[in-house]
Amino acid sequence: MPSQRLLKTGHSPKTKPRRAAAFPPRLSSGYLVRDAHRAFQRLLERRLAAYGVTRGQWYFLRVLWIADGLSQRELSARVGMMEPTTAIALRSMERSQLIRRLRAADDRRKVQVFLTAKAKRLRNELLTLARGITAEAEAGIGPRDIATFRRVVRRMTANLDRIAN
Amino acid sequence: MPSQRLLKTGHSPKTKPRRAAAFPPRLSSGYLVRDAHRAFQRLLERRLAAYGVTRGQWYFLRVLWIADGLSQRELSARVGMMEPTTAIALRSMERSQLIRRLRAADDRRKVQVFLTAKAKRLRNELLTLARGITAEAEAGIGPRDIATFRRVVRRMTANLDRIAN
DNA sequence: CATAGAATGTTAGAATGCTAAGTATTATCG
DNA sequence: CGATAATACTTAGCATTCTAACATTCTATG
Repeated sequence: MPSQRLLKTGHSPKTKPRRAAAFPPRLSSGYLVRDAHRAFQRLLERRLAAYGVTRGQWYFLRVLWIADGLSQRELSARVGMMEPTTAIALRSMERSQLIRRLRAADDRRKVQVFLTAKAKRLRNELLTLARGITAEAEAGIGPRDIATFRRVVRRMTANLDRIAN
Repeated sequence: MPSQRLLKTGHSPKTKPRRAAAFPPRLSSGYLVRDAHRAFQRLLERRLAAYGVTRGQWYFLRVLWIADGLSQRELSARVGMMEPTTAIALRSMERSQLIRRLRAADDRRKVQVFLTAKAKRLRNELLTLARGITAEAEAGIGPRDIATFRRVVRRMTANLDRIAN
């Protein structure tokens, strides 16, 4: 019969921390980032739903609003996703009449992605929506702290990306 | 034939920003958080793979190492995931011989989750691994900045969680 | 020109996470 | 005590994301 140690966070002042002590999630930057990410996601998804747009589609819309007509490879790079992910997202966008895909005439390997009028019409409203979420997330936090936060997050991402394994 | 504006980041100094201007990702906290999250994930997954543990299993191991014998509902709450997600992760953990599930004698609706010896043996090594990732992510960042970062992320998460829609 | 290799996309299969709708067990209340 | 509620979990179905392996098209080299 296994012992049950419920509701103990492993805070034992007398015992000196072992080599691999509890390492509670609250002290892990990765955990904090994960939590924040899911909070952003949830809100974004819920609000986008009113427009019939999914979060996966949103990332691509955002890039296409700036640079219409990109190839799928270029899109993948800009959005920061692998190509199969892009293929899946674009298929759903085609079904939802947000984009059209045309093989490039000069290089028939390439597929160029173009926004439909419908997608173009969504632009202002959805960008406003996104800015609203950012504003709500940052509410009550001083601009200096926001700046520090951004610098630190970028540095963490760069640190992690630099590591091969 | 649609116009192609490739490689333009929409920086037009003469035009004053419209109501919903480009809002480039670099200025969006949500985007930065997403990027960091995926960098953490990728590295964690790659390192856990050497132990035959997936990232989804990791979150639950981490909680169970502190509080063995929890019910699935309690586990879901602690890990911060929905119950179906928990059910799926636990099924895979059972298959991998990391846990056993036993119906609670006092309340036969509940399923209690217990770590196997194998899972217990992994504890120190995997916690060390996780701390290594945190350390690498935080490399070269001052402790004051780390502290600010944590405070800001937590506040953002709280801000977003508070919003219903 | 033919063929090897590079570039572009796709399919297949797995893992993670969600919501909505089910089943089974226990608790409550008339 | 028996119908109804609430609780605990599962199943089903979708979306997102990855890696690995494939097909197609172009380029370069002999």
